[in-house]
Amino acid sequence: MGNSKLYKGSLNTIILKLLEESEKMYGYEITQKVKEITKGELQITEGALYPALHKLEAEGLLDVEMQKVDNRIRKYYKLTDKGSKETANRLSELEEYIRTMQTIINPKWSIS
Amino acid sequence: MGNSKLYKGSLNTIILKLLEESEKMYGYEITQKVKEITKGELQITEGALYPALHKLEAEGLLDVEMQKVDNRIRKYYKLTDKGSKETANRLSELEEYIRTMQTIINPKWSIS
DNA sequence: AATATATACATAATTATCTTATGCATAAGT
DNA sequence: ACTTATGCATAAGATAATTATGTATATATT
Repeated sequence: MGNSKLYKGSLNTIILKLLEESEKMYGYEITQKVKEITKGELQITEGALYPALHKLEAEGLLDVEMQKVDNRIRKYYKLTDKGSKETANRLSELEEYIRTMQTIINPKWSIS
Repeated sequence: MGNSKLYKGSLNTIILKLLEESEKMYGYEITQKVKEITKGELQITEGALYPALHKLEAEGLLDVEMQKVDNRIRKYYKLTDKGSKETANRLSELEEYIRTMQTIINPKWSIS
C-alpha cells in the first residue's frame, strides 16, 4: 500500500468507508478512487486488495454482484447490513487510533 | 498492542518518539509510559516490544547501556544521531498518514 | 500491424509485524 | 506462602502486507 508501514491494518477500513460513500464499487475502481482522493499518496496493490475483498465478503460484510461491461467482468461490492454496522465500528476505532497517536506525537506529558 | 489492528506498523515510531522526548528509557518503562499517556488504550506487549528494540538497535538507530538497579538489570536505550534523523522521518510519515486517513474519513469528494 | 498501456480479476511465495505462550529472575505487597 | 510487579528474552503461530506471476480484453501509440 502506502510508502510507510503505517497503512498496514487500515485497508479494510478504507474499503468499508469507500463503500459507505459510494453504495457499490468494483475492485479496480477502488484502487483508482483511493489514488485520486489521496493525490497518489496511497497506492493500493492488487495483491492486497483482492484478498481483502474476498475476506470481507466471507465475513458477511460485503455482497457481490457480477456485471459484464465491454466483455470484461466486474465484481461490484456493496455493504451488507452487518457491513454497515461494522463500518461504523471500524471508523470509531480509526478515530480513536488517530487520537491516540496524536497524543503521542504532540505530548502534553513532556511539559510536566 | 492495541485493541485494533491499526497499530500494526506504528510501534517503531512510538518507541522512537518516546526516546526523543525522554533521552533514555528501558523496555519496561516504555510499556508503562505508553499505558499511562494513552490512559490504558494502548498496551504494548513484551513479545512485540523487545524484538522491536533489538531491531532498532541492529539498524543503528538506538544505543544500549546496561545498568543494574536493585539486583535487576535494566537495558537503557537512547537514540543515536542516525536514530534522531530517522525519528523525524517517521514522524513526518505518521503525520502524512493521519492527513491521508482523515481525507478518507472526512471526504470532500463525496459532495461533488 | 505491432506494441504498450489501461482495465479487470486472481493467486502463490515471501516478508514483516504482531499475539500468545513460555521461560528465567528478583522485589514488594498481602 | 502466594501473588503482583518489575525486568528481560524467545519461539510458535496468526495476520496482512509486498512482490511476482498469470489470464484476458480494450484502447492508444508508433
